[in-house]
Amino acid sequence: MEGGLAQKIKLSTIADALGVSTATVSLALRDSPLVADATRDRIKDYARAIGYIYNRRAASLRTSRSGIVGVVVHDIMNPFFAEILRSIESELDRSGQTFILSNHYDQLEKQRTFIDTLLQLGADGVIMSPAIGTPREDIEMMEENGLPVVLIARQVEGALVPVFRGDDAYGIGLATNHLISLGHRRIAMIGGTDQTSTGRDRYRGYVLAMEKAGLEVKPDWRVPGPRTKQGGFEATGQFLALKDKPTAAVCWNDLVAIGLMNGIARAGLVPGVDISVTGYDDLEEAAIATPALTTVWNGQREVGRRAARALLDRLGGNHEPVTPDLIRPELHVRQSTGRPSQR
Amino acid sequence: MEGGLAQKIKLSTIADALGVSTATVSLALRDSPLVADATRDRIKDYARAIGYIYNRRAASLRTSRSGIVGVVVHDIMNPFFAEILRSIESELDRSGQTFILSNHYDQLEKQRTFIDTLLQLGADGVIMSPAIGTPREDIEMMEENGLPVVLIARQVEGALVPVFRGDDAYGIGLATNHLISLGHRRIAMIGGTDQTSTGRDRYRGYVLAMEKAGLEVKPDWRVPGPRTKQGGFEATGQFLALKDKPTAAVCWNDLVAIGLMNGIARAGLVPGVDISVTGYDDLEEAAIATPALTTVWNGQREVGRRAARALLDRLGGNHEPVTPDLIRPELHVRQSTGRPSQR
DNA sequence: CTGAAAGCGCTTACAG
DNA sequence: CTGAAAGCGCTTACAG
Repeated sequence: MEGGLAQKIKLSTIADALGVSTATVSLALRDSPLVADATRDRIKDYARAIGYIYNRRAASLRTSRSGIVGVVVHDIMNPFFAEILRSIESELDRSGQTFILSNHYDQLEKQRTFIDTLLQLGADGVIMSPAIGTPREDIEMMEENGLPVVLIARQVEGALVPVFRGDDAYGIGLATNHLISLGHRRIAMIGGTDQTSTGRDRYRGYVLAMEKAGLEVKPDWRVPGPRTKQGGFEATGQFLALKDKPTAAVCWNDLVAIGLMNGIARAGLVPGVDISVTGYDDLEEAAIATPALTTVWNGQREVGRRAARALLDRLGGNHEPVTPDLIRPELHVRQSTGRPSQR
Repeated sequence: MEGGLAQKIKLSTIADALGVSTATVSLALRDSPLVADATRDRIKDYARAIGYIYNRRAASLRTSRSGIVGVVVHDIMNPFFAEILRSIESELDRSGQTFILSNHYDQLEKQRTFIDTLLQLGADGVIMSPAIGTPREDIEMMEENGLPVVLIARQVEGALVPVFRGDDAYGIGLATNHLISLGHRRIAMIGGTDQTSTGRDRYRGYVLAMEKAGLEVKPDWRVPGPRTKQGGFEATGQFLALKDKPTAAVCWNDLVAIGLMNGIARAGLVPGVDISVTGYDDLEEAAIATPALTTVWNGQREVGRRAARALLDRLGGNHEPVTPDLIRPELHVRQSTGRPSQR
């Protein structure tokens, strides 16, 4: 029953002990129907008894299948990605694939280093939220080297690979229209960047909704940059000092919204009463924030699930046409939004 | 410059093209001083030009070094672990090791599956926060199979491997004493479990501090279980309904504390004024919570850094004696604690 | 249903 | 400073 490091146990150890060939052992351990039941059981029992450990590197060298899938995101400390990862994980788990994770922190070089590692390990595929500035050529290089790619959250212009993300322009429109319908006329947009497709789409959606309602869009009312709680918190001063005092803020995401609400509360105002705030993503946290956050459900679970399935499909040899499947967001109204107050 | 999948490029492709042996190419690519400078440059340039990809599986099969380190935690969605991971990542990065991550969600079976995978991949080592109920034998099995283990956050009774964690009894004592010194006499403890060494240590520390101050410790005043924001939030009702109405709560961690503060605010009370609350960990978030959270710094960065270094040391062949290095926590006083109010 | 043998792409003594 | 050859531990045609 002991593992023991004394003599490395390999297929041939078992073959020799049982008087069969390594081919038979190999097939038996993988439950091949080519092996007689009795032989198979005898082999598996013995292997277990002496603590045999399958050497995947050797197998993978021979089969050129590694059972490894790479996952690359901006930052796992961001709960948005953490929720996506969780659902990727549960899909991958049941397929027996191991996944390797890396944060690129939007540094192209870090992303490239990791992609290199994946190629060297012979990874079977990769799911990635590409770093800002990822060129189409990087994606093509991976595909050419036999590493199938599935993108999440962000697009790479011109890359012909599946992308799973929410319909950002539509989603931010839901939040903006909600505020407009409550009577808000001066609405700011806090956070986000124009450097990503997501950032551009959300800003566009906000502008579109404002214009459709015949409302003025002041460039000042956009405070770009913040993407974290800390960022939202720190943007409070700038927001409260805006000319014409907006009565509401459409935030880049839930983190920024929660940070901003904290900042607003510190300034002695009541978020949801004095100032309305919307988030984006509907993180688990949104529902228990104070006040509970009105936000846009962005389908993280769905994004992760579909991306993982799409990749597994490709690994299974399925070469379906690429459907650029936009997930339709939903507005979840809670307590952080209300009619505009006089201030 | 094209990568191309046409003909798989390997060492011998380069050797043939340049009229040298694969041994020379192998050595040159790894900057061996055995190869003449001119030869090395010629080889490296050519390799780059034709888009050669190093096959780590083959190398690893030969050298039995994989360059892979496993990291196993309870849940990466927990910011406590995310902060530890970040510092592990930065240490490992500079050593050129790739890391594979897995959550065990305190399920022993999931942890075992992952450990199996690491053994099969020939991982060089593993850093783990062991799942509840991990027996000493599991750790020993890994070590016997050549997989060095370093533990973080939790201990495994009887396992002779390095453990990096904070001094929990001491840390919770800091929080408890702080409340006592503010004049609190009825102090509850919210969250945590007796099933882990950490859980037992923190409860013990709380009890000890209370007794030292001559205060009564009512079993009722312990609300075990919660470990997340959601959990803290949901425990609010039970906490507010406690007999003899405690004026303060020592929480299991920052997440529970923030959830509880949200719940208290929803109930119309002001955390930090009507009821004092302390956290544990000092997550980045603690400072921007409303009110800013008084908490105990638990040295996440430090835990990650030291664990990674200890593992790398062991990989480097260093067999130093095991120092059970407890990190000394520090109290960070903010706005969530104050003198007891009459209620 | 089972076995003998080649080969996946590296690295490492060993010669020269 | 460089080359020829063995071997890491599997799997896969190919025979029988």
